[in-house]
Amino acid sequence: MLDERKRQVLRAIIDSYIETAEPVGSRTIARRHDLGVSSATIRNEMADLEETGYLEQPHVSAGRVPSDKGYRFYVDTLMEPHAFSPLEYLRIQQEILGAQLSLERSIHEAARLLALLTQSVSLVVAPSMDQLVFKHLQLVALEDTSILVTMVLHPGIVKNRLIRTEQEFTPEQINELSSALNQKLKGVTYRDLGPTIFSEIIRDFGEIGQVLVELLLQGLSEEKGEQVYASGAVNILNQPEFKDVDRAKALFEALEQKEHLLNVLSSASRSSGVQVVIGHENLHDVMHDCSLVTATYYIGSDVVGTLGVIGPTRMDYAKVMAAVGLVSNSLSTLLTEQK
Amino acid sequence: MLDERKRQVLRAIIDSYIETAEPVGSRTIARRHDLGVSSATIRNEMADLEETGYLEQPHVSAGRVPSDKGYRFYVDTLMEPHAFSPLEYLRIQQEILGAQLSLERSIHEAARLLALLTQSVSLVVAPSMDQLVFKHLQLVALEDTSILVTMVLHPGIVKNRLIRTEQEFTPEQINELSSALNQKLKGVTYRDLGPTIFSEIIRDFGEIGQVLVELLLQGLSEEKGEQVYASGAVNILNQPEFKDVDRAKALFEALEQKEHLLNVLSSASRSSGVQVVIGHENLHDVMHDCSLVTATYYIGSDVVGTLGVIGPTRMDYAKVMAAVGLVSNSLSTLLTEQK
DNA sequence: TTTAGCACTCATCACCGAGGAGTGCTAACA
DNA sequence: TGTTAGCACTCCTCGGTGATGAGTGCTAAA
Repeated sequence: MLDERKRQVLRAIIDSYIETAEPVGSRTIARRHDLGVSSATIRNEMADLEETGYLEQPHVSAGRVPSDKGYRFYVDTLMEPHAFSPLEYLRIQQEILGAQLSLERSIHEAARLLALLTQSVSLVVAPSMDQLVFKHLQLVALEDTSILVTMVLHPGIVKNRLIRTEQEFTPEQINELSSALNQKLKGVTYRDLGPTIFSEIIRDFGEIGQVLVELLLQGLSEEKGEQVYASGAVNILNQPEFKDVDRAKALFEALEQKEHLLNVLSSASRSSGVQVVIGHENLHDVMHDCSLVTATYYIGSDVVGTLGVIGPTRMDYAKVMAAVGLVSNSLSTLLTEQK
Repeated sequence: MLDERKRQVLRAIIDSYIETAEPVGSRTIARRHDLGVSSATIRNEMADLEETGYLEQPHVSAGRVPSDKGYRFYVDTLMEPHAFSPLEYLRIQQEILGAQLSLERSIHEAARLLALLTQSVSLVVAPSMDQLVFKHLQLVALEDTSILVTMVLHPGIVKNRLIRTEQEFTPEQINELSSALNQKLKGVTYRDLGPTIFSEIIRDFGEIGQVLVELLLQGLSEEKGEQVYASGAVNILNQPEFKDVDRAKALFEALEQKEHLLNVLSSASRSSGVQVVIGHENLHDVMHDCSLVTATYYIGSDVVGTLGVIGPTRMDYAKVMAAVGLVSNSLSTLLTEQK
């Protein structure tokens, strides 16, 4: 285990490196942080810290740089948690809770805000429709052979599908079917949809019911995929570790692989609270010099989505973790309270 | 005016520069294009072309590079138009026309495709709602005090708004109002909405009508702003002119200023057909080494939107123009035929 | 255990010279 | 008169070199 002074030195080095992105030497620490010992002593400590794997040296005459293990220790036990000022805190919460928006827009807004706060790339995985509850379903016959299906799901999601059919229906048929469907589906979770729950409709409405139900099922299935929203990708160009265009391009391209992202995000945060994945802890090659800070968000006590931030391993963990925590909380509050 | 050989030389230089992004010298032209004259002669021609402003020289011992004037001449009279093979042509058209998508998705798809074809950033301005025609309007009372407004606009746009009201309405009131509104609005252009057209509703439904109409108007106005979709921003990192991160960042940031983009795009293409704005012809500083290729798209004979591509002035104008033309045509066809 | 001192390493930067691509000019040629 | 070979000249690029300085590890003394 590390003694108190080693911890102080390690913290000082990481703080400094996070701020400046420059390898930090013993003199810098001795001057800037008042540890009451000389640079030579710090040098010795640094040598020990390197030996035990908390620090690395880009080359022999450069200062030290934190290793993944160093960051991990820093995040777990060393760093001072960042506290937003009450003013900021309120303002951020307000920004999410304030506007009366659809779920999709709220999620966009959360992503935007998170990117702004952290100056990094933010990601938000929208609730998969599986977990949402039907509030209302309405079929509307448009003048031609198409039927508009409008679904209102809790919380605040409205989905539309235009279904085209060869067969013509009278408005009355549509209306009856609409009420029947609405009756059946109100309060049902999307995931529980299936042939069984439709069987009564098919029974009551015969062939027409069957056709419509099939069309419905087919139409709905297209909407099922989980969606990831990214925001603030430009921000990574401000980070010195991405001054090399090829690196930046690699990350950008990784960000476009939405399915990959989904994996990364969802595997990252199984447990509750704010999770951190540092550098090589990440399974994907491209992300080996990136860290990921994630949290889940809730409706009531059900996890419905994940959000997170991607940045260089040299990120301001305290601040990013605070931001991710706050935004996920605010989003959970919004979704839970919105009836 | 330029004589035939000067034109050939200029075309050869621009073709070569577009391909390689390297200043091109007289020897290269003499070797690669069989003009039947020596490099010395070409050197003389190049000196003339520089004098008259079609070419520029980065420094005295480098080859020549096209000037904005050079590109302009190339685009207007020199270049060979690019023709997609019938197979490509069909495939592209199919990709847009094929899927039965909502307008919003079709526009996304068009942007994605355009970016893919040109390996540049593509932009699509969605039709402003002003120009769309009401096809159907439906109010649905949800169980609490909120009312769901669903508007179906031609072509293929479905908009929802949740309106919250203190006042409670019975489902019957809502239904009556819904039919009345639908009756009134069917076939009306969005732009023609206003107090006058609502006055009858207010008259027929008294205070409740008034309240609802106000809520409606207020709700709708939020949806009015024009929307720009961008796609393929990553592609510009492949262009050698953006190997410098700061440049790339500047362009990225310009792309995020959606209102700016709207100005640029809409001022660019007033007239019909494919328009090209080259380098300094563009009014915005950031875009001085970019060119913009735009076209409008239609519903019937009404211009409803603009789409375009932004890339370095050294872009493959022939190919980009062909792509922009084809995509805008396909989109127009889609919107016009979709009833 | 701490620290001052010192030799050593090595990245960075400015500078230099060779190499080479490309030009403009001149003079000869068709 | 237009074309071309030849040549001097420019200046970018690139590899090498040496100075500088930040930072280290080691040693010996406090």
